[in-house]
Amino acid sequence: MASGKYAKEIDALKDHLAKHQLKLTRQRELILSAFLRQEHITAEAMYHQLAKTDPHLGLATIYRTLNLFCDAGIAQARHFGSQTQYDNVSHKGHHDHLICTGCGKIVEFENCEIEQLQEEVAHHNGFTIQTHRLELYGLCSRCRH
Amino acid sequence: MASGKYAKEIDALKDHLAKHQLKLTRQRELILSAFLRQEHITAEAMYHQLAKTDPHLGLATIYRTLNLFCDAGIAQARHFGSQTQYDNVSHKGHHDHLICTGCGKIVEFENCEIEQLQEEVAHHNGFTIQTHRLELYGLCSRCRH
DNA sequence: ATTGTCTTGAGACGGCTTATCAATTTCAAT
DNA sequence: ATTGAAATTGATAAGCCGTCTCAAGACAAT
Repeated sequence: MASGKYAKEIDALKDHLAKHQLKLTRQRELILSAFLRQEHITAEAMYHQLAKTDPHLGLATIYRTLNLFCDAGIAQARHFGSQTQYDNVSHKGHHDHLICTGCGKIVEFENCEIEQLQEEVAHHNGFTIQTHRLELYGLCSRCRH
Repeated sequence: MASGKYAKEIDALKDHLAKHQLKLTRQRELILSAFLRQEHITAEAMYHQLAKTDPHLGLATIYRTLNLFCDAGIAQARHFGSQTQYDNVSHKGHHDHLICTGCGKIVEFENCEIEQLQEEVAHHNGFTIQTHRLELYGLCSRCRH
């Protein structure tokens, strides 16, 4: 068992590697430790971030490794705009968004009842939720007048 | 004012066109009437569908026109996998999506309780909801095994 | 250290979407 | 109805994102 702040995720990766005859490499450790510091990140952003200290780390390796993390249950891919965001699954405190179509203001909120109902809907349809996205678009009090 | 089944959307388009010095063309009318019959569709799928009756309608025109519909508030783009789904907004608010991250299957659902809670959240923050987007990502019963 | 397997890096490749541009169409003003 | 400026179209080139290829290198078991 690994110890330290990210022990759980490091163990999850090692476990997945062992079960699939994959190897623990310098790059995989490096990318994992960088990834766990983020809430979510794109492959491109991580590429530039790591290029500062490891200029020869290939973009393909970043993609392969982030997809590996998805397989290992450490990350979750989400398509946003034209890019793919890799979400850190261990990060809690999920929040949704209220977006004003007038001034662009964004208010974050969290509602356990809605989350609970989402679970019910998913279960009713035989689904197991991994993540969700809820965005409410409308006018804030200032823009309504 | 247009009359008929899709009067509201046709007026929304004409209104948007008038406000932006854009023109009503044969292609835009054709694509709109085809689009309004769908709940959601990809540009590619619409291209093939319309090619049967209009073989010279270009794919670029489909993309341009569907994006125009998004600007006019008739459609909403949603990214899943490597493709973009264009949702018919006139069905939105009544149909949200359950999306299987394994096989891409999309199940539509509606839940009045969730909608009610959304209204409460919005009101609590001084917002008036115009539209919303709720997507639940997870594994369907088949992909979980 | 040797061996067999897995991984890497660099670039080629492929799918989806947008940009380009000459020809055509729309539409408001004659 | 005709005109003419401006917008639109279709065909295709170009661009972007992500994956695939493959020779060279790294890992782990012996």
